[in-house]
Amino acid sequence: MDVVLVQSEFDALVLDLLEVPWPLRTRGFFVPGDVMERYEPQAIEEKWQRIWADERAFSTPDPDPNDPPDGKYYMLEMLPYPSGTLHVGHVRNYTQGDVVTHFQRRSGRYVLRPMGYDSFGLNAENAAIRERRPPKLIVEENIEAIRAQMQRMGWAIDWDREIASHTPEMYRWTQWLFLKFFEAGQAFRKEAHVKWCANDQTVLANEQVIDGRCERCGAVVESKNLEQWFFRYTAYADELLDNMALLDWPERVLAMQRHWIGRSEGAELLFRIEDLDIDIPVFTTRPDTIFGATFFVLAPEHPLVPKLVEGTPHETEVLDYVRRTAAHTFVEREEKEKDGVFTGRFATNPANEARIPIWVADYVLMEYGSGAIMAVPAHDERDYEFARRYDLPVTTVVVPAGADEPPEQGAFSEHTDNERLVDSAQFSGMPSPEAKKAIVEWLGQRGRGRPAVSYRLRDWLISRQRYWGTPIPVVHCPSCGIVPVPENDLPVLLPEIDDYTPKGKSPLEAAEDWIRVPCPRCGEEARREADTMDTFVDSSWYFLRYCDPRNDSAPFDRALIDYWLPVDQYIGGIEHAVMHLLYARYFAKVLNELGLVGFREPFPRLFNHGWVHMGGTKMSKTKGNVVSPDDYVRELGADAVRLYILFIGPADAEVDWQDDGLEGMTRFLRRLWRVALEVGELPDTPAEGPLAHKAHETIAKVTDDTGRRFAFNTAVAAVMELVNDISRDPRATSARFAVETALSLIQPSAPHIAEELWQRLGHADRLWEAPWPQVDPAMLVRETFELVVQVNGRVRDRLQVPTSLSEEELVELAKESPKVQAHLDGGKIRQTIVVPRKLVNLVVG
RNA sequence: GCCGGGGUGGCGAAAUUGGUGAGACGCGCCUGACUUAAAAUCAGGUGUCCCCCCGUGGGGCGUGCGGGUUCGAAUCCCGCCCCCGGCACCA
Repeated sequence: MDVVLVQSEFDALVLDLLEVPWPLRTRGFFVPGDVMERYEPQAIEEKWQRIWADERAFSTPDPDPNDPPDGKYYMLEMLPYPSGTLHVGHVRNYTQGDVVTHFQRRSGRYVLRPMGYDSFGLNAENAAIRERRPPKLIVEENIEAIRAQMQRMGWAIDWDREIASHTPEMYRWTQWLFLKFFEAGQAFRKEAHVKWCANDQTVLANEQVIDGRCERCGAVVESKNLEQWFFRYTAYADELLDNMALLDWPERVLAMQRHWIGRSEGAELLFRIEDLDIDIPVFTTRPDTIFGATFFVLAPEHPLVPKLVEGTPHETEVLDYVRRTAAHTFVEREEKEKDGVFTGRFATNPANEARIPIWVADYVLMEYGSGAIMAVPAHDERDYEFARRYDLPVTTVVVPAGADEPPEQGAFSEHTDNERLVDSAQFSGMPSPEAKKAIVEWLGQRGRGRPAVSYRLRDWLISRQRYWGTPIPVVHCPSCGIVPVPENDLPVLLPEIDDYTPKGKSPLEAAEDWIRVPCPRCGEEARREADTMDTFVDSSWYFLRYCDPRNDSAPFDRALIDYWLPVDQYIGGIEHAVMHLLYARYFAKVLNELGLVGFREPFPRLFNHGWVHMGGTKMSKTKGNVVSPDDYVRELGADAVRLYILFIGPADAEVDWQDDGLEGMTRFLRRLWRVALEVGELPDTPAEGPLAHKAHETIAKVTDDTGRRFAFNTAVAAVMELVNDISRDPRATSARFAVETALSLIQPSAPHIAEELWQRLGHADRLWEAPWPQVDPAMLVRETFELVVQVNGRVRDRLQVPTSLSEEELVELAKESPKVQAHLDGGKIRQTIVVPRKLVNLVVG
């Protein structure tokens, strides 16, 4: 015993004689007449973690395929990126998942709760460059450390299913899936403008561009034209949008995806170029304003621009303008004042045959629509500003209901559906929405237009000119062109190289021994594709591999997928709202069409845990403001840290990390420890009395908070309340029952102490395998309740009354109360409102 | 600007379909017990203002601001202010 407990003056005397120094004479856990063992989280936690590991307590063997799937529960959390170790933000994410895992297991479900590592990617590669060590070494060290942290947290993970995307066993199947996508026409090559960071000498993914700047170094991003690999996910734009109705997801995530897809309905209209006999299509959402189109604008990158000005006096000026625009970065182009240049050409407005000038201007983007617009300055802000700048005509063709003129200067672009057309030939007077359809139909009959839909969504660019990723398994052959690597030759192993520094092309280009291969088709000397895949490809299917992680003849067995998928609960951060979640949804649809899976939406239920902030911004390695859980765990134990991270606030709300509340969790655990050991000496009593009632109320509350509401903070608070009640009178009837209930309910949140005390109370079974406690509805019914009596909505008295009373009796009792009488003031009761089991409100007039 | 989410004590928060006494639970703080002392632990108190026969008393006000609906509003409606997040030349 390393701590001496003082319990009497006699003991004090003995301690004095033994010359025990004062600091050791704690009275901390003093219990009259006994010496109680102190709560030592480190010892307890180590003990149970060893047992869980030895018994593979949370491993989930493959199910019997004949089992009906009703009882399964696939609990999935977004896997960590092993660029460092876990911080308290991760702890929050996985502790929430852990609570759900325990709850579902103990509620009788067959739960799959796996873990893995998103171990390819830029962060590890940059660390490799910085530290001059291979990325493989770095991520594998980190994985070791993260696994140790996870085990030290006591999370109920199936360690038999651990995967990491950088292992050949894993990326072999990422490559295999790529080949399937290629065969299906879903993977294809095209030339595209991509985002390029001159400082890092590398292409950036869209998600690595924040406000037009490189996320890491802050350099302004440029545009570069490269031939790249894409996945054709724009083909699924409508389904990705429409299926959102089926998803039980946070509204903000759905909103972000909706916006990202950016479906807008309108029309494609054809404008004829005078003298050249060319038609140029424009996309517009406002075909009703076509009579107000007073000029026509092409994006500087529009392929027809050179042809329009070829050999004309405007050629030099226009091409010069195009060149100058190209030199601008995205940011500069967006921030600069919009300008343009006249091409000398004219287009014909298909509605009124008007001859309108064609301009080239940088406010029109090649990426959206057709890269050309009809400009209607009267009804579009940007067109209006441009018209003002270059003194181009503004013709009003839409006015508000009951007016002849737009209300004010500038562009009138209200969309209240009450607007009417003016000066628009036979469409004048027609309401705007109607006119949209009528005009498109009218132009359609003359072959000058048709309804059209435009999307913001672009195809997914998956090539990366980087080393640390899954090699794209194709070969470039001078005779055969692009040749996929035969399935039997997979994996295409990522070779070890010395120099990872980005040079504007993949570092793999320099691995001559690796890159030179005979063409699989003709045998001639060919070169491997040197680009690797975006790591979002890995994370688009990792959760399928968990179902069958050691399969070496296929990515996974369909029967196992059919059993486990779709995921019952996905938990992760909001930062993946668009990219990862949209990509994974796309993958599911393609895999479904390939016959590999039987579903089209992988994650019917999504929960976003809130970020943990530190110093005003969210905690992340990149920001350098991480707080490690390690010291806290070492000092206070994993249970205290787990409880605190759950208790700190609503699970989906952002919270600031401050550790001053942690102490309270330790106090609670010590109190729990004390009452449990004290109660352990009591005989089992029948569940009755106030404590038993309170215990059942707590079961109801914690069950609902955990299973339905994900309100882990109030679930913990409810158990605290119960333990507080017990500690007020630990010898009360049913105290033992109440303690056992508290242990059972806190087990998902603080599994170590719960297990230890459960055992110490004499239970031979394992609490983590024990059925979730059931509410006895009879125990929720109280014999009396506190009746609130109001007069005119103000509380005037509270009465303890039997639950059995009728409404009439309640009203009678209320009227008899002297306090109520005083406020009735002899007035006549006009109305009585009775809320059963709660209140009576007397309305006097 | 558009979209999404918020605004409750000194602090983190709770109040689940409008049902009451707002502020559970925890932190902090205050008082007391224990101690030579401190820590720890335990017990009690802690929105705010006022009144008195100072008590297990009575009352007013209070959930960003201003209105409204209702017997009753933190919760619903209208108008505003502020904060956070996402998107933003999207034709």
